[in-house]
Amino acid sequence: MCDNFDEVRKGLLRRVPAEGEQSELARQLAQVQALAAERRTAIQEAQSAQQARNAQSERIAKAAPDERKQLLADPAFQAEQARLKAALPDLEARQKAVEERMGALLLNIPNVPRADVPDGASGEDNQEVKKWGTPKTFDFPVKAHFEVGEALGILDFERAAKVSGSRFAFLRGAGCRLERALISFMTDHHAKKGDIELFPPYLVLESSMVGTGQLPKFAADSFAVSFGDSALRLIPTAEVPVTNYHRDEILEEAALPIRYCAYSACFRSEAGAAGKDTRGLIRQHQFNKVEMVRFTRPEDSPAELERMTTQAEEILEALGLPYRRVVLCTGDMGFGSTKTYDLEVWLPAQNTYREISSCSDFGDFQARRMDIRYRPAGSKLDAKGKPVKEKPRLVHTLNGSGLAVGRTLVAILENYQEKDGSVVIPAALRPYMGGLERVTKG
RNA sequence: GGAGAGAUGGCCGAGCCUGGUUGAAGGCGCCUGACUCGAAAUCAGGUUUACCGCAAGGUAACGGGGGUUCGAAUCCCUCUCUCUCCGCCA
Repeated sequence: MCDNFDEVRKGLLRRVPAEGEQSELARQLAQVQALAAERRTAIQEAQSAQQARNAQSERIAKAAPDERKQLLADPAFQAEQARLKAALPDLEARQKAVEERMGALLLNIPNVPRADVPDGASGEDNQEVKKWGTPKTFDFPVKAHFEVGEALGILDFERAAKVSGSRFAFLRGAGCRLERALISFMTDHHAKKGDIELFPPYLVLESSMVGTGQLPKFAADSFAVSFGDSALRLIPTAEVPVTNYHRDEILEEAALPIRYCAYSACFRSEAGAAGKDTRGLIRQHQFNKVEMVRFTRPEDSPAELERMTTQAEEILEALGLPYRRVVLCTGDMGFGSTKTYDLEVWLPAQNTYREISSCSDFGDFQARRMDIRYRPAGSKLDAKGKPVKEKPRLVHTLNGSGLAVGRTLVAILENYQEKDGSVVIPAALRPYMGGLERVTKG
């Protein structure tokens, strides 16, 4: 970042078109630059003091026993020792303080959008890049998924509210089976494509949340669970445990790209979304999701984003659900993302496309926070024929939903509803439903 | 939950009692070279990371944090994690 500060600033400021926010970000960036200079000075001063101390110790270490006694008794020597002893802790503390301040500041600065991401302030400015399928026309009034589901007795929101409060649901009977079928169908699809399946922990250390970028800035969006003196977080997505899987590791280049898929429940407090999507399964505190996570070489991540997004689209296509792909504008992108595609599925009752997957390339943003690198596999030789050892480089990380299971259930209930209130099960799911072709009341 | 034992480089493993050129013996693995038609074997050399510096070079790190000391892998405190036995549990 310090190497081409102006470029980074220019890119970052594309995220916040509004004047007020922009100056706030600009102010933070200026602060970082000042701290970087301060840090350099602090390091140099601390190091020269350490060097002096080491030189003193070395003199003693090398001295013969009787010389050693003399040296230790020497007033000049003692004075130098005393001086260093007084100065060193301060210098070291100062260096540490500057580095901590800088680190804390950097954790609150978002990632730089890629050049091919459109400018924009909000979701309004996202651009559709692809459309698949034709929304079905219905010769009867379409019902919302929660009406369909409640009528069939496969969704129960009332009892969920009694038991857990708002934004929870019970699935029941065939609804459970459908949910499980979707999870199996999706993970099988990814596994067939070569992804390694992981089943992650649902509770993670807060440091893991910092690694993927949910903390420290977005603490209100996730649930904290107190645990002894510390706290764990309920994962808002499998991205968190699965990306942190390789934290503090140096991977072999030959092993890249690494592709994982993981089913997990997800927990979100959605504190800022009160009043939105209050009915139905769209926005819940707990939902199921199958997630894809990738680790690539830096040069491979743009192509991997395309590949991963396509892999998610294949599921929608297999289920026969019309969707479109949009590229998010600078103002609508997530905090750590360099580029994000959303997949939006057609919901007849809302007469619109709604997000069902989000696929992002994080560049080295998360890798830097988690210290995930790879060692370039160079057996390159220098002029003398000696092998050149290349330094480890940060990987790029990507992740995407493949797909949000609850919203997929919503899409099926709405798109496959029949006049008599039953719901046809997409052919691709029937093998997972014991051959069941249709959900009917009863 | 109770009792005990541990955590050292890519891996195994010394060093800790008795603090001092120990970024760390030895082995394995890996890389380069020699020998070979080639390979194996053998021999020689190399093989952590981050930061500061144009460079020469320097600084830090032996699970994390703190302390003692002129000086800590080594002594003390504390936290985390792992293992063994007992209890409990899905």
